[in-house]
Amino acid sequence: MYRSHTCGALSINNLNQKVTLSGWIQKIRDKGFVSWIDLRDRYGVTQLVFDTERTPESLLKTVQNLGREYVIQISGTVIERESKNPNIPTGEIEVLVANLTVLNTAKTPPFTIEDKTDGGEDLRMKYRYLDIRRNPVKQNLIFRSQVAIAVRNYLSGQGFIEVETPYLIKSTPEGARDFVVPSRMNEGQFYALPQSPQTFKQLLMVAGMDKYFQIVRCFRDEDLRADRQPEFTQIDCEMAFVTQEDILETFEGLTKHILHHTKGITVEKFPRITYADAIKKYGNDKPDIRFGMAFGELNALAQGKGFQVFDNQELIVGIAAPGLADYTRKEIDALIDWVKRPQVGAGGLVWVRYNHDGTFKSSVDKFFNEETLLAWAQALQAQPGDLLLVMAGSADKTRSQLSALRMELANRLGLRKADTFAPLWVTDFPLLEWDEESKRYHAMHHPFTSPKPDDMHLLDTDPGKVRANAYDLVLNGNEIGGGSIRIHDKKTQQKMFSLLGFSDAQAKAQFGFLMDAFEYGAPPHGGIAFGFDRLVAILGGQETIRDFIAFPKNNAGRDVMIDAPSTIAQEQLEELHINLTKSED
RNA sequence: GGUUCGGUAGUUCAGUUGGUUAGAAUACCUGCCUGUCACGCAGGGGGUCGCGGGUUCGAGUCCCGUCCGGACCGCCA
Repeated sequence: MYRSHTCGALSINNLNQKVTLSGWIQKIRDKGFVSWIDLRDRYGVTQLVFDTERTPESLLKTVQNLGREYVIQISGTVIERESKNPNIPTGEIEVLVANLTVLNTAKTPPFTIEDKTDGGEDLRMKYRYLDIRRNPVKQNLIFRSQVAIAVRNYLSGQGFIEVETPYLIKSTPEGARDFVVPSRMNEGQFYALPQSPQTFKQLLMVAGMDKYFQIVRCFRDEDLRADRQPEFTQIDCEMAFVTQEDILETFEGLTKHILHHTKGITVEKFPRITYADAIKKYGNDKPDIRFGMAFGELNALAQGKGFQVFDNQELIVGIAAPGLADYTRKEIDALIDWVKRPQVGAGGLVWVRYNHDGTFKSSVDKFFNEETLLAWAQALQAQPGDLLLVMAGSADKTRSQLSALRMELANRLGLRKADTFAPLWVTDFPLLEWDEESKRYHAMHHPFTSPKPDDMHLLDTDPGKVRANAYDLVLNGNEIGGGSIRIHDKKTQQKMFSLLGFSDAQAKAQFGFLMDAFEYGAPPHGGIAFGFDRLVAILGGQETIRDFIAFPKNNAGRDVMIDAPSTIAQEQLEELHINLTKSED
């Protein structure tokens, strides 16, 4: 028997019991006449004690030769500490060790296995198995498991069936780049790893499964970010015979259940905003509504006053940054530089200090009198003490630039509190999006999304105006879920493909199986998919998903621990009928 | 594809205007220490300054290239 208890289990109630523990040596504190070892496992830390009076000399010698992260097994007696530590659960007791076995030695780890490690990101990833021994990462993985359990409990309770769908599927030109897998048995042909189980879950609806879900790995071969990995996990859901309202209600329920069961938080009914309003008010289709700073449009108040920078622009829009009227010129100039960086790309920034005494000082005093500036302030719902920041230009660009500024200011002002959760439904997304590069429409959500019946008539005349039965769930400025009511008849689906520039033959080759299925009694259906990693990270109060994934990839898509991807043997290539040629650059 | 920040001891970092033998903290090793829990005290070992080239009497420091890592833009139905 390796252990009678875990290292987090013992308390004053176990006094005088003989126990056996196994774990890793967190720390040895050698005080000469007495030594302590903090013994750690998944469950906690228990202090072991050795001293010159009660411990045999041979055992004391063994202790001299132990090191950090050695794996040991001990047996001994639970005793009360002479000096207690109220900061840890086992702080009232310690184990007086009678026997100690070294189960394995350990090299000195390359970084400290402590909550606040001295290890950098790269090193931690290379030795991820050591990193996971640390509480923060370990707790994140445990939390992730709890969220998954909450999801399964809720959805099972609602009658959902978890069905697994294949990972080796077919590449499609739409959407993200596919990871592809060569087929040995089918020369020159490739599987693709799924970007999502989209078509399969729709086929399950045709198959009559009615309510499906799956916590499922998905793959996208696109560049990475702090919140994006090449393989990631979705809570993928689909329901038949539902309206959009049914879906929003069901998954608002799921989200509330998760918040309640993993964070102990109760949230009221989620607010809703249309895509168009979100863009107008926040410049963004995933607004963070934990704070205000909503946009105000100033065209009527700012044009025709001789300030040429504004006069011919499509949109003049501003925000009021709370309490920043005290910003110095230097600080404001730094903000201006910030928005001029290529990542934001603004031409400039007009500022107006709304002083505490109600007066104004601005970079455009020459053109606008106090009365006008007051009107601006009112339009931006500013209070005295705020700093008004105004941008001008083409509507889309300017809104997205101001949105970037709004988020930056919120970060600086500490308004994005990790322990506050502000969910928001964004609805009525456009069905299509014009892509300048390829000169054609792309599906904003995906090509299986149904148009709003009211907008059907626009499909031929003005496709860009058609709204979709599509919705996103936004949490604290992050898109954590997105879905739609799907097309379930062949005709509409064909129409959609043709709008997206598919020929009939291409559509049949790519998605014929789906349109065939629609001819055998496809029920109305719709669904949603949540980004599970992102959801868990945000609930955990962070925006970097990497520390909620046991073995994540780095920025370049590499696993630095196992050193993947890597080259493969020539024989393997030959079996797969692959001929590598060197590129000419 | 692009922007930007970084790479110096096992680790995290400092290193001024280019100038003697490259420092600190921590980790590690040795000794001491009658209750530690970020233990304390004394001592010790530890460096291809990412790599290559250049400028210079002299380069961790300046220039060019390159590799690696972080954040971001494009991209992500």
